[in-house]
Amino acid sequence: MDCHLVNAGIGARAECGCLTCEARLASVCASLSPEELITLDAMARPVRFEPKATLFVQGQHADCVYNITAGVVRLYKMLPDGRRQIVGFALPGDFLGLSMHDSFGVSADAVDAVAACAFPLTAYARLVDAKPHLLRRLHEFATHELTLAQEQMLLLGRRTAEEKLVCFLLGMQQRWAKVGKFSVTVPLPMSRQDIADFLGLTIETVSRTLTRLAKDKTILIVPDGVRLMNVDHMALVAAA
Amino acid sequence: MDCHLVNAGIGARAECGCLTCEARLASVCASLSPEELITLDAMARPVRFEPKATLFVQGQHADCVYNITAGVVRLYKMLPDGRRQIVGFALPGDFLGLSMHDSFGVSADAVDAVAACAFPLTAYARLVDAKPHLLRRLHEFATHELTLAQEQMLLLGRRTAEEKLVCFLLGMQQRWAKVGKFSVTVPLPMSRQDIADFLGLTIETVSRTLTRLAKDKTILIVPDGVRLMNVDHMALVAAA
DNA sequence: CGACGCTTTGAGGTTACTCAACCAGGGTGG
DNA sequence: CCACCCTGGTTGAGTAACCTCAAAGCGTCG
Repeated sequence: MDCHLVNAGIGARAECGCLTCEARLASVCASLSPEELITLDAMARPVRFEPKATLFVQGQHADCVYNITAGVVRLYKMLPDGRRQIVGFALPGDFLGLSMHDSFGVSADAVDAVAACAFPLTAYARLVDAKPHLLRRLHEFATHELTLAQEQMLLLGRRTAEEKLVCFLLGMQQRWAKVGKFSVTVPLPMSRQDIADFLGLTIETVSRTLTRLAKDKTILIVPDGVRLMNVDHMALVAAA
Repeated sequence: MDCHLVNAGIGARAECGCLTCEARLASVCASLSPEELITLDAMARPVRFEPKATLFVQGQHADCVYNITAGVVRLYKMLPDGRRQIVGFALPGDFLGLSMHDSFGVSADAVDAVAACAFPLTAYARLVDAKPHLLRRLHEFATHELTLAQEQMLLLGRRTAEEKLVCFLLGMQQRWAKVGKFSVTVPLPMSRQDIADFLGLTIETVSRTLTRLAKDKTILIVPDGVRLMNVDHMALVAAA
């Protein structure tokens, strides 16, 4: 449950100086002044997670909020019979713990090696109360998340398997671009099963659809990613 | 586009005195003091919409935010080829225009006769800047919306048609309860097509599944609604 | 080398979709 | 008053997209 405490490497402290944080500009912290960053830095606890390590589980009491600084996190909900829906992948700069209730609404675990800043909820709440512009920024993030969620609902409810995959790949490319990692080769650190559970498909359908897209020369499948060979055609499919 | 201006009845003013607003306690306005309510009242413009009238469309410049005081609104996204996904139904007390960008992220139109308070965006933004606790309340609403959206993603991606309907009916019952309208007979002012577009199904599947539930004596279909005859069984299906 | 985890491929089945007809209620107009 | 239509809902038959089950590749690691 609190394995993140165990995972918190002592030596990680230096890397997470808020002033030099790579993820800062893409995160909520971008709204803070240098002196505010110093107070933030004092309460930030750098944590690291191994691939597949649990950050938190749904229903768990929320004692911390997290700011991802490196790696990818999957956020998901589960049904008692094992069906899983991934509601989002968190990338560097993303903020976890928005729900503001005293317990997490989703579960989260690391897809690959993840680094994050953990803020104790009490100190964090005090800071938010004192800094309206931070709250404002947080609210902007929340509404952005909501917009993404609505887009995902459209995808889950009304799109075909091929459209789902194409939208997913283009979406991931855009999201990597936002954290300064634009490339025609989209990194996909998550498994096929993760992709399936994000798109409301089975692993077999994901695999088949990707190979079909590869046969069409729309994409090229590479280790841990996909190279987009025909972005125009993909954009057309995504728009339709 | 701005038909809401046309629809704004002159006589509606009296009904929307913020101090006597029926929807207030369930809305963002619950966080305001009496004197703040008076300043709010001064900037609120009461508007009414006929069934099927448009409140706003996706991409339109957002000049107002809305607080629903009566009736039901559907919020949806469309694909160019006509496929529609309803991302939510707004009930009295719900707040529309959270997105905070200068344009709406979804379209909205009235399901039945709707009354709302419209706040000009500029005055509204000023008020939010001046009242951090209002922003806080707004943020709580946004995160609550996000939680609902994530639950809906689970439903859209991983549930069967029957589960979708059962969850929908139980969810509507709960939501009506929150605005003080709890009843074992759930009002469904929206059409079967609306329900289908909300649950990621076709109208035929919705109709068939509802009649099957009625044959099972799980529900009883009544005009403009459904009576829940076996809530325990429904809760079991929804949990599974 | 063999075991394991993950992915891909194949064959067959099922759920939900498509297309089409039918039904019921509520106007409307002859 | 009743035929007519129009909208929204239900029902039926056939289909297709996607799922399920099963087996075979294919790197990685002990």
